[in-house]
Amino acid sequence: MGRSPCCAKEGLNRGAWTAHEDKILSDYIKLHGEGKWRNLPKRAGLRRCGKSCRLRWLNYLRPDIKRGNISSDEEDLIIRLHKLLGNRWSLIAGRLPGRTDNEIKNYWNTNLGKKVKDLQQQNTNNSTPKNAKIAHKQNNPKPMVPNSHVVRTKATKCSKVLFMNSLPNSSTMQNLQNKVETETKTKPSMHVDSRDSDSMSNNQMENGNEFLSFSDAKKGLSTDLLVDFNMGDHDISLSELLNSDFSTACNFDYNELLSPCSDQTPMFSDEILKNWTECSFVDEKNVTNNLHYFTSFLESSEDVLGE
DNA sequence: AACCCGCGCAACCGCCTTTAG
DNA sequence: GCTAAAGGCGGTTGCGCGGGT
Repeated sequence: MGRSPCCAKEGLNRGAWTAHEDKILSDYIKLHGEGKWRNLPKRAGLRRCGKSCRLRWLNYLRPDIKRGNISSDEEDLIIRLHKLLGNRWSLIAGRLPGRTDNEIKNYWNTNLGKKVKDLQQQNTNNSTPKNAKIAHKQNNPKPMVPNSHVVRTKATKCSKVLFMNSLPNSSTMQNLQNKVETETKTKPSMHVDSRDSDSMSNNQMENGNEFLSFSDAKKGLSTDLLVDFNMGDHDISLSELLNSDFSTACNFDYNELLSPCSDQTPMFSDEILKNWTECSFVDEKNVTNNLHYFTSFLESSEDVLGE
């Protein structure tokens, strides 16, 4: 049957948004809230398609957006989540504070996709399946993002992501993590990452939208993984989280959570996936439970999907 | 200085899912 | 239960910018 276009295209502005349009849109949304996108342009006095307004707000104008400089931790998480979830950018974005699905998708397409492809190619070329994998895990506490073969041709973009010349060895990682721990204790609301703080938008800084201050006020719950794990005595850096042996540390057998598929490769149950991706971590009990889910996913994905 | 090329990213497009009547 | 509208999502496009020649 075919859907009718979301709005008449005649007489509508297209392409890049002007500062004036941005102001109109954000003022309107601050006043009336999100939603009713189709009617919004008319009510706000914008000559834009409703979808376009929604996209502009979600991907650019929203106050909790964090721009630029995807940290190595975030990058690592994206890779792992992508391995787990595939191109479900909104789900991946849901676990990265202040990041939009569009941004992650773009970042993947321009950087990580190639990187991972290179890595896979390397693995297939010079590895014997199991031993190589074990050795890799032991020698590389931070498994993903190898020596970055991706050459950033644009010098101006180099500041956005910290690429190490080589993988950090375990002692380097330990030092780094110690530093992270120290810093998170002195600045409990801040998460240490490799970004140059100068590159954060002034607006964000002024609004106090630091890396860890994001929260979904509207829903009244946090969707921020890093916030979720940064809680009181349970402070934990993402690096640690990603590198630790959770099943051991938590005395938790994640295999119990996997759908039994007899002798086949275990598959993730949809229920777990749903639980985890929608988890709110609103109380400590939930945090513990969902941490289990999360760690199970990441650990399992290494084994199940990483072949 | 001018042109070409590649990259990054914002924005668009069209399909799918959810919601409301 | 059905249908259309609205919202959401992932894939793709195209523009602007900077580096290289």
